[in-house]
Amino acid sequence: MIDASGRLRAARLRVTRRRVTILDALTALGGHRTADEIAAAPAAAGSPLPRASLYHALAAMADASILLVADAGPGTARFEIAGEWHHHLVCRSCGSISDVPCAAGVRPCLEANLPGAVIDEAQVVFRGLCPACAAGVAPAS
Amino acid sequence: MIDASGRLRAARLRVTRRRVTILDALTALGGHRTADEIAAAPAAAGSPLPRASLYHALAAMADASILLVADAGPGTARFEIAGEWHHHLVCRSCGSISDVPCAAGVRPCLEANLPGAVIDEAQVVFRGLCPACAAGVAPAS
DNA sequence: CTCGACATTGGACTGCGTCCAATCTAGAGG
DNA sequence: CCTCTAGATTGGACGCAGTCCAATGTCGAG
Repeated sequence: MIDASGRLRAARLRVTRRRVTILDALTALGGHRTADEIAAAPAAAGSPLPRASLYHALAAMADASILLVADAGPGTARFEIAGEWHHHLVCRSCGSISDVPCAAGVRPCLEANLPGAVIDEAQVVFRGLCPACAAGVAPAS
Repeated sequence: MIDASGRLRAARLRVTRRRVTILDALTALGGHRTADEIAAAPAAAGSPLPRASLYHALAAMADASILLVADAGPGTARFEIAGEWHHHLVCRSCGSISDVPCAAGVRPCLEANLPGAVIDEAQVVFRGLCPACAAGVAPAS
């Protein structure tokens, strides 16, 4: 995987310090992260990341498909580095989000039988119990 | 379809005025609605519905599977009457949400190949252009 | 180096959803 | 029909995600 500035350049986005910071932070964290989690690292390192900048940059990068928004039900938005296409399992017990490999591996992996619609992405949200909660007997007590 | 109190009784929930009001409002509106949209009708009719009650009742009914939460990306939660299982198409241009019939028609309609996980629901979020936007040429300009 | 287009920033604001403890009520049992 | 209790409702306020705007800073092309 090429580095942050390379990815930005490839997407024809201007390479700015903020965007590199955000991409690096998200890459380091891995997985699907909330805006706050992404902002935490730079903040701890002494250069707090203004909300407006964060959201603006995230939107621009999501727009360019460098990032994508993980569907996991309503609530806080979660971002992840665009990579292997996959889906998510939201645990009803612990609330954790696990990645679920996609059989097809390409977008869109499913077609909607809606005449006239143009689908470019199909993301599946699985709900149930994650392996850990399914194994450990009583979930919540 | 049986009426609100019947549905509540069938789910072994206590039949209270609030819940009936909410179910009726959502049934009348149809589709996937935000909490505000659900509260609007009773409010206009002179009996405003307190936020806390609304959310509490919605949570209880969603828990009992009388209602379900429609996945349509992060943001405001949308509720709908549990009925025929289906998915959603979120239009990238106009933001509208359309129902997409589910081939299987039963939950869960897809399996996740995640060893050990217990899936009870698989909801697909399609993204792209709704028929209207796909037809009307330029989406946003 | 210069310049224009575009990105960043601060600060405040909107609005969803949650929390808590007091009060009320559905519905079972007598 | 009356009583009783678990569970539902309520009000009010809080926390937090995400947005907006206009001024300023910076990338990168020429």
